[in-house]
Amino acid sequence: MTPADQPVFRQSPAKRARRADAERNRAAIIEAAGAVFAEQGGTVDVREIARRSGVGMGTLYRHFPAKEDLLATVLEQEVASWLTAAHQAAAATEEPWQALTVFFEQALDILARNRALVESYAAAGPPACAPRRDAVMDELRIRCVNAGLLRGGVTTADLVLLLTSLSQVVQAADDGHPGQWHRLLRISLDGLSSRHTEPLPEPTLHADAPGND
Amino acid sequence: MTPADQPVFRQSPAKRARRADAERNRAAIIEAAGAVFAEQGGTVDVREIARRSGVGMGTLYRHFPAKEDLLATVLEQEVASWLTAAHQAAAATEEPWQALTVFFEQALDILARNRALVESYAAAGPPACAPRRDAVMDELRIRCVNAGLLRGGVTTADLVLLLTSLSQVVQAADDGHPGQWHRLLRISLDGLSSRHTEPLPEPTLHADAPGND
Amino acid sequence: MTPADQPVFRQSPAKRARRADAERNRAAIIEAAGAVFAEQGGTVDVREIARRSGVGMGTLYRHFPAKEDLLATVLEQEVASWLTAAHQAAAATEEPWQALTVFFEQALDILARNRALVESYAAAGPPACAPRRDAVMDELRIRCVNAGLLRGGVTTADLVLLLTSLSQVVQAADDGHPGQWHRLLRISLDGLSSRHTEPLPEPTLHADAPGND
Amino acid sequence: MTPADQPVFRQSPAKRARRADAERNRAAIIEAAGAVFAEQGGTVDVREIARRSGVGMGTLYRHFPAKEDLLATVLEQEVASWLTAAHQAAAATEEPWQALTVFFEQALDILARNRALVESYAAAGPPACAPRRDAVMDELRIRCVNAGLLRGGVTTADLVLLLTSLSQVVQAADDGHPGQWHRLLRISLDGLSSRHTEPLPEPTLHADAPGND
DNA sequence: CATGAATGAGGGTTCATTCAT
DNA sequence: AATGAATGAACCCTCATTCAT
Repeated sequence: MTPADQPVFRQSPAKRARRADAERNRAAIIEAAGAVFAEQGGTVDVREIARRSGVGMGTLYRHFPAKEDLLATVLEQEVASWLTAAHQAAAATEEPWQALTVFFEQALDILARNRALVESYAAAGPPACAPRRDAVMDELRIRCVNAGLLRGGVTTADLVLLLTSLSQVVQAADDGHPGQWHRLLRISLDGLSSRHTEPLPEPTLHADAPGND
Repeated sequence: MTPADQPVFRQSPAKRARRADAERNRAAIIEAAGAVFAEQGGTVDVREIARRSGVGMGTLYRHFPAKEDLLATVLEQEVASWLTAAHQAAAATEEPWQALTVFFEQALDILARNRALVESYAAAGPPACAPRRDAVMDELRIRCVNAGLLRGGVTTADLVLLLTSLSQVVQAADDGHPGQWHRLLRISLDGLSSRHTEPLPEPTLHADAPGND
Repeated sequence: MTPADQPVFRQSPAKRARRADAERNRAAIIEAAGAVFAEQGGTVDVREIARRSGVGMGTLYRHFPAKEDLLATVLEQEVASWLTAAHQAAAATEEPWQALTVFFEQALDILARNRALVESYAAAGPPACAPRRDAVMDELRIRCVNAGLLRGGVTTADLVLLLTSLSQVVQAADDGHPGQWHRLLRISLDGLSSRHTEPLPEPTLHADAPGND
Repeated sequence: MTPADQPVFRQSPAKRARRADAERNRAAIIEAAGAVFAEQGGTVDVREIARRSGVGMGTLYRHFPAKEDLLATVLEQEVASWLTAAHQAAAATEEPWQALTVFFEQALDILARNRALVESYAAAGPPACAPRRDAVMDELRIRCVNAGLLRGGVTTADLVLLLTSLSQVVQAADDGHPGQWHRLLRISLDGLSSRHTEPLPEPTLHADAPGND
């Protein structure tokens, strides 16, 4: 009760109190928006998000000046937290190929439950996250290359494209065929193994004819 | 004024003229809708389609009671014509594996130019076409199996899922990296080759797609 | 009942029927908007106009893609009809000075009952109408000059500014003092008479000090 | 911590500090609001004022329960300070007619730089100031009347209306024709001169403004 | 008392669908 | 049967005002 025990932070309590509440609201909005976007995609009515967050429209727009800002924030946060987990999982896995496999499994597991995230991949994903994602995937690739496990000529861009490709399939396939994408993932990853020595088509010369043997 | 010039079918000429006109309108609508949906996806304003078809909104809605009906019709027609071409190409290609490759190349080439078609794949495709598509793909699969080229345990559902997966990537990647999907296709198909003998993950229950015994 | 009596206009009736209805709606919108804008100014809710026109929002926006377009159309139409009447009145009045007086009386009478119109004068008026208005006023000015009634150096721009100036006062003053602006108009017009021979301040050199005698 | 330095009033120091703070806040709000209203008119967002004053919304609304109260206060204060200056200038000017001219020049100069002030004139001005303003203008009028310079029958209400009228024109005309209003002022004042002996139109009943016997 | 976050009733605008002609 | 104008429920966003801290 005496002011003696807060000798250092004089104005902090008030400021922090407000901040805390606002931050709680902001978090609630992000969480609700995350759920709603995941369920219904990026086209949902903003009111639905406000309702689920338990805040008014004004609060929502105070934190995110436009719907798109909210969507971007949510996506970036989700991607960031995914990448953190992915990085840890990769570090914890000795075997390079298994690390790569786990990475894809984990990513697709998340994507399978998030419509907005998948939608964002169709539009090349939230740009801010791409570098970090590419870094994580690059590391996984290098490890496989160094272990002689990865097919020659496979770039990180190829891996990203594979992820994009698979991301779009986890939801469609989950209607009635849950988990079928695991098979497709296995097939694709096998196609990446060093068992295949044939060169891949050049990325720059988009040849319509398939042959390059 | 007298109906003297149509002695046999009294109301037929009018009806027939109507029919012909209606059919021409229907075709115009489908063609315009096809172009518009391909360019802009399934969310375009219906007015745009009416404008490009040269018909009024009423006519459009007489032929297709809802936007979605029009979309479904257009997609089914496009898929049908694709499958016809695909079937012919497959019949004309001796080598089973190349037939499979050509099939995918051709399909993705079409999908790369058609936003609505790609969107439809995210929603499991126009249902009415699935059986025929599955039949065509099943035949390709069987040929590869019989030639000992296809990995054991690969189902037609797997191939469909692969197509779905790749379909989503042909447009996204075409920004800046046109044709990069050719590499991914090659990788995936290689993953399907009989070089790989490891069993694929179980489809986890109820598979509706054609079998693979 | 026989088609003999419409040998010439075959497709016209249908087309014209629709047009007529749409035109009636358009007119209803403009009229309602005119009334509402006049009463409440340019900030009224578009819904209020739709309600008073008896049309839906869509109809309103079909005819006027944006609220501002509607406002501009209404104002231009009102100004145009005013100028037509003003031109006729001017032509019908022999005496140049009385013609000028009548012009101002008429104009201010209209402005006194129209908030939006007055508002538009604060923003230099609907641009499209200015030339015609200036032409009408220029003619009035010339007549007075030729008759030796107008003070030397008075430009049309001065007259326009006078109109603008008085326009803003007809409503404010009408609360409790209806018609008081007639006195001010008389005073201002008297200041324009050739009885005054002192030169007016130069328009380009905006001198803050008043003296130029 | 001890209230030793204010031995007489025990709770005063806090209260007085509060009061001083509150007064400083109030002044800051009024100043910021004055600037903002002058620049952007009365429709500005209240947040803008809070921001420029450096106070929170709550403080602003504590001092002024509604936006309109703030606007009224600001306007009244500005008008009051203007009237003080105007009164001094009038007293310092020997010549009655020049005093009147200077009054208008000064007033319009102020109005030219203050959107909200001009807007308020369209709505008959901040009511609380009218009496004092009328008094100042009445005195100017009387001086001119006594010197035989003013046209017969000109009331203070006429002068007020002239000011109102001109106020609306100083901004509109300043786009491209800065200072053009000086010409209009000259014309109007000339119309007020005793050179004109024709009677003005009757005020049509109930005049609230100071008389002109 | 100050703060500034929260509120929510509108405001302008769009577009799938219906309906009078 | 064709036309395209009409409908109106939503949608995204703003801002004067209130209220918890």
